[in-house]
Amino acid sequence: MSEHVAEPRWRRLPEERPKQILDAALAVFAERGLAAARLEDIAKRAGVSKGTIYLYFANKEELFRGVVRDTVIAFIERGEASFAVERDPIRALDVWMEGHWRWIRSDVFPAMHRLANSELRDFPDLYEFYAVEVVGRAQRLVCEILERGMETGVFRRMDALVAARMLSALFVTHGTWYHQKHSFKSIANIPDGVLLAQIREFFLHAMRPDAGPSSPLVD
Amino acid sequence: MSEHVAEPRWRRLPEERPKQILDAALAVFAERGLAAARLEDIAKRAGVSKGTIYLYFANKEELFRGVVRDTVIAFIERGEASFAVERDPIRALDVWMEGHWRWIRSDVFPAMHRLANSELRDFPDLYEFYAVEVVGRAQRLVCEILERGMETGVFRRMDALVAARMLSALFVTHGTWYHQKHSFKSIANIPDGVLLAQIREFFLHAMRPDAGPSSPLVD
DNA sequence: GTTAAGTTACTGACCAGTCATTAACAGTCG
DNA sequence: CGACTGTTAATGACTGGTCAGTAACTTAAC
Repeated sequence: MSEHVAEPRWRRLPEERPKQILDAALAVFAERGLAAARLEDIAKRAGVSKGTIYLYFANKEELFRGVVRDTVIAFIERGEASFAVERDPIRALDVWMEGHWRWIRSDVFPAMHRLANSELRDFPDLYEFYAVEVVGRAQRLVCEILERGMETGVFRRMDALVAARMLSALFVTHGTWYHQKHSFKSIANIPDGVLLAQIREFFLHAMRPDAGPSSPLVD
Repeated sequence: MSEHVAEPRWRRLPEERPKQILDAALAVFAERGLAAARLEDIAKRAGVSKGTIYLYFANKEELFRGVVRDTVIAFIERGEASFAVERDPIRALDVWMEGHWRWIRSDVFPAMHRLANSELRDFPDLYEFYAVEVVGRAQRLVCEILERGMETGVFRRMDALVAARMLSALFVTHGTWYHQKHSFKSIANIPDGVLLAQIREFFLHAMRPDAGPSSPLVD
């Protein structure tokens, strides 16, 4: 009566392992941080044994590097495309904000941000990669949009890089607060959409042209 | 020829120990984080042995709580006084910004902020303490200044709490970037004063009244 | 039967927390 | 004043638990 050929106790899946492990590792790193993350836990979550991790990653640090690269690169490649075509600066900015807000609210952002602000300092190369490729790149993109808007007169003239930095700052901090609603009571009851709208409204106010001929949309 | 009564190998200083230990602990926690900080290192830095720490603090966690409370409370008590008297809203805001910028640039801020964003999540009570007593309190203060300014017409009318949150966001993010200049190249060459001036200018632009009778200072 | 994927039991390093011991200081008395 | 004593601050060797990394063994798959 016994099912004589039972399921094999495990399978060989060399193609899929790296991704399984990276996903599990991101989750555990996100929730515990680098130092406190146990390879046992990552292994369990990935559905493999600890030893298996070492078949694909030389050590914990390399695994961590893998996670960061994987996550960040995935994020970068996802963005950038959609709003580049949009010509109207304000609409382009809106598209960018929407996308960025989605990223900020994703559960990957707080993990990356937390890591960047604490443990990434022990990995100067990774940190610089993050600063240049994620933060810097986003700021340069916004910069271009803003410069277009200054040309057409919908934004006041100012150092576009500074403005981009300000916008970035508003997003980042609100993002971290958003993910800590339970402690930041002043944010807890505000619906997502409203929070984004507040940032948008504030930023556009700061960027609106000085009094003068009320600039109409161009084109 | 021997100096027969040499220095004693150690001294009894029960009054001074707690502060020595807290100072050393702050330094080590700041540089390594909670989990990675070794009590040995804290002891060495404080000039005592590991066992001594346990005479004054029940365990590592209590020591950590001590550091947070000590640091944060010291910060809170330092502020608040000076600009409360200043009646002119813009000048009051300037005073507040100066003070806050000094705090942001101090070497305690990045430590506290880093801890708050990573390890403090394991201490809900401490985290809430930080959110309410530091961030919340600062925002409420700014809020009052802004409301005064809206009354007198130097600021446009809007939800003052939202505006305070925006200002806070600008400061916090710029603060963390400031302390990571080496990676954020776009900030590296900007003198402190200019950075603060940029934030100030941007915020005041966002808050300036809508076009209309250009509001003169009142009183 | 061979190979490569995967497992598991182990080891060595690290470190929070303990405790038996030591030394500084105060007080007391000859 | 100097010896003697009690008290308690302070020390540091040690313990026990945790966990990254290893290596000898097992099993899937062809």
